[in-house]
Amino acid sequence: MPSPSLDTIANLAKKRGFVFQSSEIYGGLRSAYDYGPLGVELLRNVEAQWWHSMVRTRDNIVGLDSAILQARRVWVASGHEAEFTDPLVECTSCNNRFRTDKLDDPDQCPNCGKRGTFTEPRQFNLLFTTHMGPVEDEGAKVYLRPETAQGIFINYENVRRTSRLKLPFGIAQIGKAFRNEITPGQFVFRTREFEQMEMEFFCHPSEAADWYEYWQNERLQWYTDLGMPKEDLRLREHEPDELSHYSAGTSDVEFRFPWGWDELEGIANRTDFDLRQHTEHSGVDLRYYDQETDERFFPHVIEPAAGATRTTFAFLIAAYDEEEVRGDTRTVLRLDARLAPIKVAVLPLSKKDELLPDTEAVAASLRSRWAVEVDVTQAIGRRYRRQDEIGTPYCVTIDFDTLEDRAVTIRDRDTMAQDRVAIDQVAGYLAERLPG
RNA sequence: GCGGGUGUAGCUCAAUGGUAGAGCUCCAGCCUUCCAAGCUGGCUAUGAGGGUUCGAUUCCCUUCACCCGCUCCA
Repeated sequence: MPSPSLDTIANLAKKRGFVFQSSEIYGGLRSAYDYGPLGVELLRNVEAQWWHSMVRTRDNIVGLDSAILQARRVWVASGHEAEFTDPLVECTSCNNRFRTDKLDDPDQCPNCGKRGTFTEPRQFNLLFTTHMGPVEDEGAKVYLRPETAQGIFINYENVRRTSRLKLPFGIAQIGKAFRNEITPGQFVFRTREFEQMEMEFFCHPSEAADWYEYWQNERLQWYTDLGMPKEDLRLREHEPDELSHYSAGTSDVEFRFPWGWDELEGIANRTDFDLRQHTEHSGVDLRYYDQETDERFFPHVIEPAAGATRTTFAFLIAAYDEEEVRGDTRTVLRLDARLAPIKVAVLPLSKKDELLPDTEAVAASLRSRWAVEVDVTQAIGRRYRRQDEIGTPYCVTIDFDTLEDRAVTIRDRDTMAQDRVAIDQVAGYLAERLPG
């Protein structure tokens, strides 16, 4: 199955209520998207799987949910206030844009070679600015966090002390981050408000290289375990000149998007940069004391940082499939059942009143365990296709025989095969097949 | 932000300086109906604001959004 086009996925997402343009009734707001009923289920499921894999199933990683608003000095210490502001000039001849500090000759355009065509340098500040309190003066200025990571570093000592964890250990966080990207785009891929899933893994400096290796493999496997095809994923090591200001090595997990390979997650070796910076700026000693070796040192940090929203988007693309069925095209999202927004649809064969009590009863009995949808309108075949299109793994159909034999038909999304199952066996049948 | 392109029902596409149409979708009804069947009926649109004009969806201006490039990252 070749990768579907960006339009195909974006249209499905809008049509079925996964993603809407933000502020649509007012003409829309650039680069902001709202997640509809199915989209929020899918996004939450992706995040739940990440949390399960990173926190719940490990004894040395704990969670955190830090504030979006943090002291401005956090961003001075982290380097963001300095590094996230680029002076840019534009060539008025060829319309290309350049960082002033990276030009060989500040008067010559490296693209078209012309001289004297640059605009005045302009500051591009990627940090979102707002004000704390009702008076908007400089002293009240704060930033919306551009990454969740710093919330972890500034709580490092709080978490270490209260959780009594010893190295190596990690702190994980899922949450919103904000960046005034110069160019947002590709639907929800690059937005100015986005959701991150980050984990900072603290270890002894001598073990950093091994853990860097370890997390690259762990993270790559997480995607394939959830059904993303291996051939659409790869690890790409950054060149030295593309490393962030904090990184001694970064490897990206990339996915084959409709427009080409692009980043889902960066696994970075942040060394002791952050803890050292915060120690210097705050005056609080964030070194780790190892009683066994009587050693005091700054732990090194390996950071797998994933974009939750773009990862959700990637799962949607990877799951998309079309197949010919009796001269008609069946669109089906082959999502892993753990990610599917709706797990079970309960469908009466017809809208006739006599089928509705059993429909409601079966749906009610399943609802406490799974996301269940009931659909009574239009032909049964059409309703199966609707469920296929949103990735529902199973459809339970109540027909006229049900009234006599107290059994229903359960239909599988991927094979379209059907099983006849007694009503009191339905929950057990589904429990065997719906993991997590 | 700069350059280029595009904005008509939920979707795809018509038409017009003078009553905006269709197909699909959706909703309701008929049909004891297992993979988008059929029949009947129904809802819904000129992105927003201003200007020219007797009259603007059409012409002009502004704005907003989207697409392609430049650039940045999760």
